[in-house]
Amino acid sequence: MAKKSETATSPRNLVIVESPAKAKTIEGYLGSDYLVKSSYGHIRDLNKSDLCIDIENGYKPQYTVPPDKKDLVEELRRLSSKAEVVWLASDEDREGEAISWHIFDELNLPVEKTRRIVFHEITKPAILKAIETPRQIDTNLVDAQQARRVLDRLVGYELSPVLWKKVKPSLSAGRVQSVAVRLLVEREREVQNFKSESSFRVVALLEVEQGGKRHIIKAVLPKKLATRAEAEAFLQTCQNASFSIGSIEKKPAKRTPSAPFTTSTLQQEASRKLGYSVSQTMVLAQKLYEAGKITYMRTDSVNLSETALDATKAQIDSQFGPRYHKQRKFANKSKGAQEAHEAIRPTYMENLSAGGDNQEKKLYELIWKRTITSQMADAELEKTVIKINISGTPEQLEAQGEVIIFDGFLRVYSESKDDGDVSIEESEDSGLLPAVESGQPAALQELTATQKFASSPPRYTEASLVKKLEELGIGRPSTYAPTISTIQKRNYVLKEDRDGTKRMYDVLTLKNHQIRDEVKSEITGAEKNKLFPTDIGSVVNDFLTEHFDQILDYHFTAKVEKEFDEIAEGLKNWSMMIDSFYKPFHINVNKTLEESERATGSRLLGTEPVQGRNVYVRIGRYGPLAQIGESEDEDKKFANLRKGMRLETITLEEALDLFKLPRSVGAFEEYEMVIGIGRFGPYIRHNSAFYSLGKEDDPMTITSERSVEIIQNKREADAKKVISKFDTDPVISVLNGRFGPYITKGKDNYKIPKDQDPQVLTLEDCEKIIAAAGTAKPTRKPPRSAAKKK
DNA sequence: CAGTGAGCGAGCTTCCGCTTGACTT
Repeated sequence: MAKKSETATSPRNLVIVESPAKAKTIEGYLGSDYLVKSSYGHIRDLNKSDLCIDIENGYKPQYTVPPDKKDLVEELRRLSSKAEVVWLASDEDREGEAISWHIFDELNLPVEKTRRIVFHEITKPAILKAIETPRQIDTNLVDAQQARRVLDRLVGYELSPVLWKKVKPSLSAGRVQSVAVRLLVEREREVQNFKSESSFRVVALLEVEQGGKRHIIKAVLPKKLATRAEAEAFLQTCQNASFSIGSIEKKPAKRTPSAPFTTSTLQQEASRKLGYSVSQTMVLAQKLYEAGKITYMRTDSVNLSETALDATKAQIDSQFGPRYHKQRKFANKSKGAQEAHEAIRPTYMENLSAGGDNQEKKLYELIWKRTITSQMADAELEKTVIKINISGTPEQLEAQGEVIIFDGFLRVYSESKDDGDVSIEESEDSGLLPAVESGQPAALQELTATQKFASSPPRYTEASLVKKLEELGIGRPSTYAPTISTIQKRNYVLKEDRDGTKRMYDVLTLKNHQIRDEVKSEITGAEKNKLFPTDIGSVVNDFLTEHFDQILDYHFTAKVEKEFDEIAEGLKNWSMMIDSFYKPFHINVNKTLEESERATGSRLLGTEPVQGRNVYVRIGRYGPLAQIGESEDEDKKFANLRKGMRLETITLEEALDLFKLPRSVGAFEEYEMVIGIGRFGPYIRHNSAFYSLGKEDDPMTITSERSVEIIQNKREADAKKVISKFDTDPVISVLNGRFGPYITKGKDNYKIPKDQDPQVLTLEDCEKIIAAAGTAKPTRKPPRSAAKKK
C-alpha cells in the first residue's frame, strides 16, 4: 500500500469522519485527491466545571474544545484552510449532524467550500454516491441535538447537587442513570415481596409397543394441581386405571432466525453464551473493528448492506447449498430510527474466524453465525401431540414430540433465551415420539406429582438491563456500557453472586399400584453476576421518585425524544421547548432544597427487650447502621450493618444481634480476648493485636479455648515468617509470604532467583538481588486503597 | 485496619453522547 504524504501533493479535498478506522477504509475508496481525517467524535462540549448554559438568554450553550482535543482541532484547521473542499462526513443522525456543525462553526469554514455528506454503509458505491449528492448542514437537526445536550446538562447538574445536600456528597442523578437504578430497585422489591405459591405437576412414564419394540413415552397432565390433596386424589384415580392412546395430532411448525446484531443484542448474546460483561464485549468488539474484521460495533440498526447481502448469500450457497439461503431484510421497529450504521457483521463473510486472542475469536464467531443465519432458511419442524386416556376420569395426559424436517438456520446457530423467558414445558426435552395408533393400550410405569414453586421475576444482569433500557428508548448504543459502569461506580448497584437457600418439596410417586410419599430438597434463589441495588441506591431512588417523578418516569425519555423529533422537523423551537421544561423543573428543585427532609432510609424496627428503647436502622455518615435509642439521647448506641444486610429487609432480631459484639471471651496471658467483626471479618483483639477467626468459627459462640488456639496458631505462623534478619540493615529481611520466600526492603518486595537458597542468603546476596532488580520495577503489593481514594 | 455516627462549613463532587488513547514494562 502506497502511503500518501499530505505535504508532497496537498489533496484538494478534506473529508472528516468520526472514527479513525473508518477514515482509513474510506481513504482507500477515494483516491489521492482526498485526504480523510477523523474528528474522534465530538470536538467540543459544555465545560465540565460549570453549567455553561445561559438561562437568561434562550439557554445558549457555551461550548469549549477540551484540552486533549486542542491539537486535533488545530490540525483540522490547518488542513481545511489548505483544502478546496471540506466534506463533513459524520454520521447521519442527530449527534453526527451536530458534530459536523461544531467542526464547521469552530473552524469557521466558509459555506461555499463546505459540503455535508452522509452514508450509512462503508462501501465504495455508497461513498461515491454520497460525494455526488452533498447537502447543507441541517440546522434543525443540530438544534434537536442542542436541546438534548442542554436538557441532560440541566437535569444532571441541578439534580446531583440536591442529592449532595439531602443524601450524601458526590452522588449523581441523570435522565438515564436514575431510571436504570429505578428499574433495579423496583425489581428487587418485587423479588423480596414475591410470595412463591406452589402447585403439583404430574409427569407419567408409559410403555407402549410399536413395531415389536417397547418404547417409553413421557407424558404430562396439562393442568397443574393446586394442592397436595388434589395431587393425592389424582394419583388415587390413576392407581388402578388403565391407559390408552387417544388422539394423535401432527402439525407443521417452523422457526425463524433473528435479525443480525445491534449493540444491545450483541451484548445480550455475548453475556448469555460467553459470559462476557457488557463492557468486556465492547472492548473486544472494538479490537475486531479496529483490525477491520467487523463493521462498527455501536449501532442500533439491523440493516445489512447490499454488498453484505451478496457476500452472505455466496457464503451460504458454497458452504451449505442454495436451499439453505433465504434473503431477509430486517427493519428497525422504532420509526424515528437513526440509521447511521449497519448492523454489526463481519466485513468479509468468507472469514470464518478472526481475532487476536481466544475471547475475540469467540465473539467474532458469534457475530459471524448471527449474520449468516439471518440470511438462512427457516427450520421446518413437525410437532406431534399424543393424548392419553385414563379410565375413570375425563382428564388426559399429553405427550409432545418435535422432529426437525429441515434444519435450515439451526444448522449453524440457535439463539439462547434470557432467564424467565423459557417456560418449563418448552425446556423439557421433546424429541421423536414412536408411531403409535389411536386406541392402543399404554402401560403405566410410573407417575409422579412434584411440588413446584413459582419463581419470582428474575433479577437483572448487565445485559438484560441494557435490553430493558433499549426497550424504553433510554440511552444509546455508545452509552449502554458506560451507564452500567456509572451506576456501579456510584455504589448504587452491586454486581455479585448470592448463595441460594435450601427448600423442601413434596414428591408423590405412583408405581406398581403403590403411592409413595417423599420429601426432597432443592437449592433456590442462587444468583450469579446479577445486579443488586444497594441501600444508598434505594434511598436515592426513593428520594428522586418522591420529588422528581417526572424525570424518573419510565416514559420521560420517550416524551422528550418526541419533542426532539419535532425540533428536528422544524416544527418546534428548541429553546422554547427547553424553557417549558426548565421553568417548572427549576422551581421544583428549589422547593425540594428548601422543604424536603434529609433522606436517610430510616426505619423503626421495634423495641429492644430490656429497656424497651426504639431500634432504628438508617444510613449514617459511614454507611448503613443500626441504632438503639433516639438521636437526641446521650447514651444511644450504634452498630454497623454487615455485608449482605439491607435497610429494607433487616429484622429486629438481626439488628439486636449486631449489638452483642464486641464481647469478651475471657483472659489469656493477663489480657482480655475480645471478639468483634471488622472490615475484614470476625477477629479476636488481644493485647492490641488482631487475629482473624477461621471460616468455621462463629463469633457469637466461639469459646475461650478456641480463641487461645487461634492466637497461638497465628504466632507460630508469624515466627516462621521471618527467615533472616540483618542487624546491620534492619530495613532488609528475608520473609516467608503467601507466594513463598521473598526479600523485603522498606515497602518494596523482591523475588529471589530460583537458583539461590533463601535460608542462607547473606545481606550482601540480598543487596545484589535488589540491585539486579534495581532498574526494573520491584514487585509491589497490589494497590488496595488506590480505588477508594478520591 | 478492626473507629466513627454531628458540627461552623472551605472546596470538592455531577449530566449524556460522540470517539480513542497510554506514565511504563
